Amino acid sequence: MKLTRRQKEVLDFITRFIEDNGYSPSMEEIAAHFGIASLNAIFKHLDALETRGYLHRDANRARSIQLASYGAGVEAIPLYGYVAAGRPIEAIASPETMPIPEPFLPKGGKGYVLQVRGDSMIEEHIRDGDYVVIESRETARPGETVVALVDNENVTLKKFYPEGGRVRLQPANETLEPMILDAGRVRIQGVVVSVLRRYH
Amino acid sequence: MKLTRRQKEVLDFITRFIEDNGYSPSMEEIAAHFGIASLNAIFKHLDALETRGYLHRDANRARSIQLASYGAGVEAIPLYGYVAAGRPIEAIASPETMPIPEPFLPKGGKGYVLQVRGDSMIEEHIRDGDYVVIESRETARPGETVVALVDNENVTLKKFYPEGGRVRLQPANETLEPMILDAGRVRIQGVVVSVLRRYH
DNA sequence: AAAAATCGGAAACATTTGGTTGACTTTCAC
DNA sequence: GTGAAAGTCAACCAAATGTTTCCGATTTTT
Repeated sequence: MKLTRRQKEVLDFITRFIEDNGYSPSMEEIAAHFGIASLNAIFKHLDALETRGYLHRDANRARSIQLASYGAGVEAIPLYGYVAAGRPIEAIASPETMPIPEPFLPKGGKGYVLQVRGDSMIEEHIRDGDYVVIESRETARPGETVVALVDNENVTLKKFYPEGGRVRLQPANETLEPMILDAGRVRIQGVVVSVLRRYH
Repeated sequence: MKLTRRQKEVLDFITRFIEDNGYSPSMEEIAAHFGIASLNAIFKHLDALETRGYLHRDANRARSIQLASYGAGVEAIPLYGYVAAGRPIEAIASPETMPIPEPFLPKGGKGYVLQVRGDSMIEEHIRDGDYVVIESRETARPGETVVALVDNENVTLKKFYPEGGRVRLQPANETLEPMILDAGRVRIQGVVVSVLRRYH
């Protein structure tokens, strides 16, 4: 949050105003509230808040301020390292973090980031080198892409299908075979909630 | 890593201040809190903390300290709307913004976000509903995925191949035909630099 | 003990932020 | 259409804040 005191005050006022009234304040009302005689001062504050991503306006439209639905919400979550088919997570030397925008974060619970090695999920359009955001949890619905720990040894990224007392871990790649294991040998560590890819 | 006692005190103070107030302290406020008369001392502490990776600042910007563990490099860039094969960008009423982590931002120049409609880039592993970050520029290298404006009318997302005086705009989807056009009819608006996908 | 790093003070300087005034434009209800 | 309400914008100024330099004291390391 890199706002100045004044900018945060203005933002707070707008937030409260919209909550109370259901519509956004005019610039004059904002100015009046702060005892400022100048609309331009407010205008520039709104500009600043807009470029920083805290709100949106329609040009020339009266009372068109909307608070950013994404609230510039960002959280830094740990980047643990690589995950590949059939390999343990290679612990990374200095556990970095990566800032992730709110829309791509897990809705509930904690999360972390892994970088994908290999093309085992290629048919799910997850590529070698992609970053996947994982929601930490121990259960998954059939068909979800999970980080699974097998025999307390190997961590893999696969699609999850329970089959009676067994579990099928299915790569999304024709050329790779599914693993079918007793449920007791598989522990789910998390579920993929989003994918981020950088070209070049 | 190896912070001095003082540096840790300063860092702790900043952390608490941001938690309490929602914005970062000015150097004067930090100095006042420690009973120090020198802004330079604070400045150097901040320098030290920054080079050691505990925080980030924008040069010359008031109250621009951000703790590293928070959203380090994140910028809110406009979310213009949808792009599909052969359709103009549907101008969105009030352009929202979406915060994007620095590693996924264009390295040079401005950027914006579009949401992909349709499966025309599916073989590039860009799916219906994915968000693509676009670097605004007017040239592209062969094979890059570009946002192209055809005849000043239609905007499409395609792979770009110049062929003499012509341009081939190639969907990454077997079932779709490439467009081959005189270079004069095609204007490149930007190049895809990253892809973000949210499941569910 | 010497050298290097760190810490603190004071002042000058540069940039950004916050504010004023006033003219202009757009939107919208009548 | 017309006019009021609301938003846009330029020029200009003041205040707040961040940057830098010069200097000396203190602490840590070698």
